[in-house]
Amino acid sequence: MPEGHSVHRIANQFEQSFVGHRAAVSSPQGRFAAGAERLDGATMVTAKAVGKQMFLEFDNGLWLHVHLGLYGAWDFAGEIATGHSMAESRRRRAATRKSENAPENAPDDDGEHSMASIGAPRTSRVRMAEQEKAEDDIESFPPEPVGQVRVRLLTDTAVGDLRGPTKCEVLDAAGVDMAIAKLGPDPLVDSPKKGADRFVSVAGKKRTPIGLLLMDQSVVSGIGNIYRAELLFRARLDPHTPGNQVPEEVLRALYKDWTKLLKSGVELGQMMTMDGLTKAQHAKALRSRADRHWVYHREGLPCRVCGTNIVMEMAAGRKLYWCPTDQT
DNA sequence: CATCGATGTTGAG
DNA sequence: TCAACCTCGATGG
Repeated sequence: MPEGHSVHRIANQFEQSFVGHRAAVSSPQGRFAAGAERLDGATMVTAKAVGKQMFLEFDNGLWLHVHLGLYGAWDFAGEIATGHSMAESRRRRAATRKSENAPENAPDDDGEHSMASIGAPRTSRVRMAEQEKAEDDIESFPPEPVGQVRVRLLTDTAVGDLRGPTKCEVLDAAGVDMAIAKLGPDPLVDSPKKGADRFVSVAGKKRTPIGLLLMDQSVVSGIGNIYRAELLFRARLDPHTPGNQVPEEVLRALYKDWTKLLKSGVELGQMMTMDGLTKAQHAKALRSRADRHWVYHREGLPCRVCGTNIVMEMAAGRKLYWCPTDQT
């Protein structure tokens, strides 16, 4: 279920709570027993998200590649990061990348920072999927695996249980490169200029409707059905417009807006796709899903801007919501 | 308590 | 184009 922002948050969780720790890797469910054996006992050295895919590197040269698909989730327990400390981690990750890639707008390093911001008791528990949900504390560490756990990553201080993924495999470095090469730019991985250039050059040449291009992970990474509908509305763009008929400056603006929404989603832990709200409206939107979006899931309801009923149509098997008056 | 549908992708036909 | 994957909250009886 998760769109790009949640996968980045999960990678941040691994970076904060698992990287640098030796991990006992197992497959309580059994379906990943062979893969788990190859990683068991290794130390995690990198946690990286590209679009909706996550890559965890271990010090034996192998990587765990996970895609949560429609209903996958990670359950974390122990000394783990919860809530707002995540934004700090993201900034640190961006600063680290700066030294490698020199993206133009990487924030300054905030310097010394560590588990201090976690501040969570050893027994806290959180489920991270499309949303995050704190759950009842565990009584003892580690907790027994509950239900169908494909992979368990257990360190001295934290445990992560993966359930329901669409993809869970062990790759070597070349395999990771191949997987990433298939993906379009991710604003939190690629520099603003390179990312936008790649998106514009690919999307701007295709006859495919822009509403489908935004969902194509080889064109741009991390956008799902909610962000797709909302980005198109925010640009007042008809979803059926062929990519090669969207003006270049509009494509650039779309990518820039995706960058903004993704960063906001990583910081808030929620998809907030509306702007210009009062403080009270914003707080309300964060609490209730129904007040959070311009068009998504609003079929038959009046457009928040013009009052026309929002329409829904099926596009490549997914529900596409849009305003036929504003998006022309 | 049974059924439905979902913020996703793959692969069969 | 559509079922399958295999989870779980929301919905309805």
